[in-house]
Amino acid sequence: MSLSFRQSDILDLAKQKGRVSVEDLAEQFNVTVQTIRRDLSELSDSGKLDRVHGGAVLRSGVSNIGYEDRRGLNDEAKTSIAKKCAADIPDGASVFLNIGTSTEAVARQLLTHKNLMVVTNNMNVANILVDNPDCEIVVAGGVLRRSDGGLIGNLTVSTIRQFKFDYAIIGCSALDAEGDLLDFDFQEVNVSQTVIAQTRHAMLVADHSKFHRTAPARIASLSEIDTFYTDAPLATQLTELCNGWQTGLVICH
Amino acid sequence: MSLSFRQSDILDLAKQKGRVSVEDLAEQFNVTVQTIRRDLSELSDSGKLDRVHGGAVLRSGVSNIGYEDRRGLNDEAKTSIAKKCAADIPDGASVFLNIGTSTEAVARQLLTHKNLMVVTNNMNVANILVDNPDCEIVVAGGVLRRSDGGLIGNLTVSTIRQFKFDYAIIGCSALDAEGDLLDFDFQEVNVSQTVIAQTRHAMLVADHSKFHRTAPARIASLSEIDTFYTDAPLATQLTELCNGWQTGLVICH
DNA sequence: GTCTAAAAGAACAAAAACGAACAAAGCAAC
DNA sequence: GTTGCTTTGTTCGTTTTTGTTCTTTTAGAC
Repeated sequence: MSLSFRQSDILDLAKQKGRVSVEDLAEQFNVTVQTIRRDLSELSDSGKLDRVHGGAVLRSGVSNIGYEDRRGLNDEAKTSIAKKCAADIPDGASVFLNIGTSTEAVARQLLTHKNLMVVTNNMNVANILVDNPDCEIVVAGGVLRRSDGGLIGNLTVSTIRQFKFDYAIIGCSALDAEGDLLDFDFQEVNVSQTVIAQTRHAMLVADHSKFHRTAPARIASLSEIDTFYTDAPLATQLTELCNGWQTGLVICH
Repeated sequence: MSLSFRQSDILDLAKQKGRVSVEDLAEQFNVTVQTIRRDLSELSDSGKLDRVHGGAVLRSGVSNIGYEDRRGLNDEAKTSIAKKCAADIPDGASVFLNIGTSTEAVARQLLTHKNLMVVTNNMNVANILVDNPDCEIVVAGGVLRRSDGGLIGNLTVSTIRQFKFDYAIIGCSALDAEGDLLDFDFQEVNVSQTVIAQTRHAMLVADHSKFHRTAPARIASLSEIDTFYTDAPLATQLTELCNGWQTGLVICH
């Protein structure tokens, strides 16, 4: 069953505020409380919300806030980064792509490559590349994370260990001043670390919005990355570090 | 089917805004709401959008691979088979579902089960069950087959070996008079055999159209199946064989 | 425990949206 | 010009959603 406009709006509000009240919603959407009640019971029946007297609250354990919002954010930047990155990947290569909107953008730019072998733990990447008939797609097994279509866990890591890639396209949540790649999810960190160990060329794709953010889990250092594709110049300090590490920098416009 | 100018414009708008309403589109393109409705149903039929009352939204879910028009073929039969089968699966079970439209039908009937742990090598099944928040989904890795969203190969088999299931839902391409389950793809045969070995209850779902077909690869015998769900009585000879094997038969209407 | 007011749910009618069928309009091929 | 095909508009009946009016349930005060 798909949600009505109002229902998905209610869900958004709930995600934003944590809880919603019948009265407020009725006023806000200009409908009667009865209609809102019906919406809330449906949302509760389908497990999206928990019903309480007077309104509804976000079901505990739901954390898919943000991903859909991130999609479309910095879209032009991501596309130009993706184009440069894809241009450096030759036909016939074996490539890994991990979780993230940036890597999905790269997948879109690989649609015309020939004879590729792509391994991914990202269901969205698999979905995108289905349209490239000249591309063999291997999906790494794992537990499906609903929020972003990622496959994570031990299963994923042990699958990846069975491969050696020509190129690995890595995304990350944040990049700090010391040149450390950070992520919000420590399980995805394991995947990324394994991938970096199993590839001949490690390529990082991250737009400048990642520069001034932070995240709890450390994936790796830029020193382990062969080429870093981004859309804005790095701090001079970090640029020098990259030069020392022989990490290539590609600034895309 | 190729999209009209208006249809691809609608798609662009939907991608941009996330949703479109019939009324607004009709006004914007200077056509009647009926025409817009037709456009939206076509876009929805081809899997580009999801229709909702009053408009349409971007398709939810992480993947829409293999969204062929396989639907409609023995659809009622498959649904009634799936309902009976799903009814025998308790909440909290661990379940495997393999490739096939019949198993996908079962997945749809599992949307309201609670606390499930589902393993599958079928991207469509994963996609369907994403909508059940009370269900942990594990995707078995493997090579993606575009035609049906199946994941196949050694990787799949070795992943499955790491599990033991309460229930396994098996589909097949054909069933011959001796009670042998057959398939078109020998790689999928490996998967099915492994699954049967790793499960406590093996359930076969196959409508009667499979009875008079044939296929080259042998999966197993009905003697290894615990319960067989189908929509028409078997030949008396085969029924007796099943009785001897203690294979349960459920004829669904 | 009882009481009470608010909230919820059920049942039905009204309104809006939908889909199907058919006619009209546009357009290419002949 | 006609013919056949596709697209769009029109007019229905049907379905879905919403509002209204009840009765029942719930949370909190006592």
